[in-house]
Amino acid sequence: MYSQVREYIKKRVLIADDDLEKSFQYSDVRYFKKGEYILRIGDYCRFIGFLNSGLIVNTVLIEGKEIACNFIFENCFFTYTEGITNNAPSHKNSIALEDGEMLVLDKETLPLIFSINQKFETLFSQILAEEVRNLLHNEESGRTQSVEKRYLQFIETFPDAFNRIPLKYIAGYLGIEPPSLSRVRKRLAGK
Amino acid sequence: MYSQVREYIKKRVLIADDDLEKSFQYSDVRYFKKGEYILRIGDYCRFIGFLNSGLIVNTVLIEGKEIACNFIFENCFFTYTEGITNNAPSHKNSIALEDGEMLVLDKETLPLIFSINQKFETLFSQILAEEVRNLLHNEESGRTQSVEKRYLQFIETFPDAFNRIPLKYIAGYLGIEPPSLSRVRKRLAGK
DNA sequence: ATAAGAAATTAACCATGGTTATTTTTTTCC
DNA sequence: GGAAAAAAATAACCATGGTTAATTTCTTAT
Repeated sequence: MYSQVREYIKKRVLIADDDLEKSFQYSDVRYFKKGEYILRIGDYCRFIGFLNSGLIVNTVLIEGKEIACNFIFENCFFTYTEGITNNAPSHKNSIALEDGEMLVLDKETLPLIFSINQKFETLFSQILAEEVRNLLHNEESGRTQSVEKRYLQFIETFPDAFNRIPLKYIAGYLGIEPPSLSRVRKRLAGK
Repeated sequence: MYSQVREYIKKRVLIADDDLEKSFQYSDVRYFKKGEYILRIGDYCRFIGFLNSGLIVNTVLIEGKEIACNFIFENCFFTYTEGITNNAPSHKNSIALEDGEMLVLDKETLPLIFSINQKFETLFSQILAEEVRNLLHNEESGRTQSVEKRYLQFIETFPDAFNRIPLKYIAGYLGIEPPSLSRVRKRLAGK
């Protein structure tokens, strides 16, 4: 149950085992089913989650269309960052693409966790910084790379995950329509 | 000479006048001419500048084309952030669009300035955070807004500056070609 | 196992914006 | 002030990708 998050944290910061186990006591488990809306636009996200299994897509509404903006894989933390740091309602939907299991920590207990060990706060900052880096990287590649390259890059970055994601989400993520992604795939298949 | 930067800083942090003046002693002035390359791709940026006057465009090379990625106006700090924080060569050109005057601070003296007054470091972080916020905002609007809306937004945000920028740079900034921007402008003129 | 539904592909049509070249306007500089 | 250069607008053509609808393939559930 905790082995994955234990490994995740130990890779990033040095925290005494006791403190780790203590923090786990404040956590809860939540199971979700494929297709379930874990968070809806307008909801207040009250937790920080760690995905033990499953796959989540975040979507935004653009001109009535639901467009994927990122994916969260197992062994990653998951939350609505803007909501955690300044209590804003989500402007994203978070939809489960598979059944899954998630450890959740109520955001109210966060200060408590930080008080157990200062390093938990360091970890938290690290996760935020990682998110910002990803955002900037995506922005950069969205501006400078062709759709074809970005599709290939996507497959390469998530070789095990991309065939678990419906193509319509990948299309939206790349900023194109499903028929257009089909054309790209057809072109690539000919090589 | 220092009145503008003095005002800029005082708006953001509380620093004793003595400390401010002390820091200015480490600065230098640099004048540049319209069309001058202040920084070239591959250069190492060794300074932090404050634009007293003039207008600078940053460009990146995408498939051989020089595309504007942002503009720096008077009364703003100017540097190559990635280079200041981790000593990387610039992957942007910085070109003066007008004659101008810039206060410059060698990046090596930065620790010295910080040692005069801790608040200088706070100011530095603030400027960085502001840059990140702008980047995220641009990324968001680039993904969700039409070219037309973004053009109008650009004019509105920089009403005094947009007619000092050649349209070819604005076109690149919006991700389109000059003829296409012409079409947009024609369409808008009809309203 | 099969029917119903969802996802992906394909096809045909069309609009938008890139490209290139030409003309007009503006700016620069002697 | 006028010639040369640069920038912007315009026009014509074309390619790419959006749209819609039809078809095929794949999933899901009973």
